[in-house]
Amino acid sequence: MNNPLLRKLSNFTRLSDEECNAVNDSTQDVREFAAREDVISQGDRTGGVKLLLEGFACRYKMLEDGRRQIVAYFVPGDLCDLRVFILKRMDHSIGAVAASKVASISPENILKLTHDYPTLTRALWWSTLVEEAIAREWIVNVGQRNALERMAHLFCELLYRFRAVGLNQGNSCTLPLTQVELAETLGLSSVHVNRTLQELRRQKLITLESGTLTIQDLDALKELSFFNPDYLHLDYSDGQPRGDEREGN
Amino acid sequence: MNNPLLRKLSNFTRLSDEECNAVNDSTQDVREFAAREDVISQGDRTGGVKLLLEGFACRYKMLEDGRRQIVAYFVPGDLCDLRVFILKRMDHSIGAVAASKVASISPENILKLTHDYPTLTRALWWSTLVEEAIAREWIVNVGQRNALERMAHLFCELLYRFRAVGLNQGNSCTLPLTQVELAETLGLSSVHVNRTLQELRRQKLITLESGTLTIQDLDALKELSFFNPDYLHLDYSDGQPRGDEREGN
DNA sequence: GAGGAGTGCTAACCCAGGTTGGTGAAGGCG
DNA sequence: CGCCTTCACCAACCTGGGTTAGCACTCCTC
Repeated sequence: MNNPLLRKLSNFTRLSDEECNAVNDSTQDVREFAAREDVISQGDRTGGVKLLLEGFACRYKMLEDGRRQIVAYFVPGDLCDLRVFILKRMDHSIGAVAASKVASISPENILKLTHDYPTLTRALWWSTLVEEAIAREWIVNVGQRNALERMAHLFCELLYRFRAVGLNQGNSCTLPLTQVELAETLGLSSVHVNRTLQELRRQKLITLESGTLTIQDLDALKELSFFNPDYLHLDYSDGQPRGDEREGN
Repeated sequence: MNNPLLRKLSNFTRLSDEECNAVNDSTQDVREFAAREDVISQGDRTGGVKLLLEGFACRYKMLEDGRRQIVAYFVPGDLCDLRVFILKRMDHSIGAVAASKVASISPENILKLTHDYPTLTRALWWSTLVEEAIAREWIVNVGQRNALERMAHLFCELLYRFRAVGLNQGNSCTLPLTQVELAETLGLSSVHVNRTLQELRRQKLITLESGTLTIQDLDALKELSFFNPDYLHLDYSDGQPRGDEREGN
């Protein structure tokens, strides 16, 4: 099971070989994107559903005066909204943060998959419901938490999500974000992101260097940020996800 | 067409009489809620999909230390996520802000409706995609805009949404929110909400008294808050929605 | 009709985080 | 090779918004 989408869905349900094959067959149309390249731009006509296979990407919106807010991250296995093609135009952009491989699934294939395989369909809906839950938690994050809590919460979430697709190495994961991008995610200035990072390092909670995040004290980080993984709806979300089983990919 | 859901969906597509009847038949199980009463509480088992028929409600999350963030508002015609029943437990609460009437649609009825009526199904997906788009815009709102812009943006959005279900009176609408609730929505303190409201009033942009919001200068409010209605995906979103045609409900 | 709760509103003070303007180190490139 | 860009990091200063602590009004309710 090298398809990260299947790996992710396995957190919700067990899929048959036939369903796995159907998914693999639908994700053959793959394109590569360089770091900082847009996968889809705001205003584009909506097309197929995108699936991130490798790399790291984000959803973002720009204000007219140039301010940018990142509203979601995509880790491998993440789909952009299953039914976007119902809308006429994208109201936001999707951009590769690191070099990425993205599969495009046509509306027809989505409709066929969801028509033919009810279990798979439930699993796909689960993944979009989780995506919505994450968006709500991000509102809480920027609305209620201070800088330190916000950043700690984001790091906890990302570790859990990388674990869910087996892309963690223990409490470490690849996180190729600049401090400016972190700032645009957390609604802070890049200067303050720097200050906050230093504080997290000073408290020996994390290290973040050359694109690798290591959480040195997950429990403390969770406590500090009021992190409760329920919103990720991982069936094993009991605080000790199984990601630890398979370190080093 | 007194069902606000049908009124809302008519912004996306034209539904047949049969489809309208099917919707009306499915929304017979109605319960009333008092202001400030929870419709669903965090941790509850997920049940049927809820449809707000009358009143005003919100989705909110609490942090362990008591901080509360409102992450969405429901105006009549809004559904809570079409497929919640796929998840096991609610990761947030839904509460009535004003006295409200809420219909509950069973998972079976949802599956039946979406199975039998493709046009209706598309319309329902449209409404959930819009809801997600609103959540993303709220992240931008708290992440990038300052207090004045934030509040102005919220008021613009609410006017557009009330218009979409015909519940505006020109540029006025019923908005039974306390300043504390506004604060919990915008990620501000109630004191600063008060200051910000006064500033908007001083600039002759809005009035808000005894539960009624009146936007005195919509264009200025939109410009101030960088409001772009595209994310609401109303087909007539050309800046002058048709809500004006039918004033006084 | 007195007490209490909820709400709008205000003033005074304060601090978290923004802003501006840097430095230095690492990498890409002509 | 020097030049340019990008990024992490830092210091000084400033401000938007938080905090605390009130007052006034309305609406309950006993």
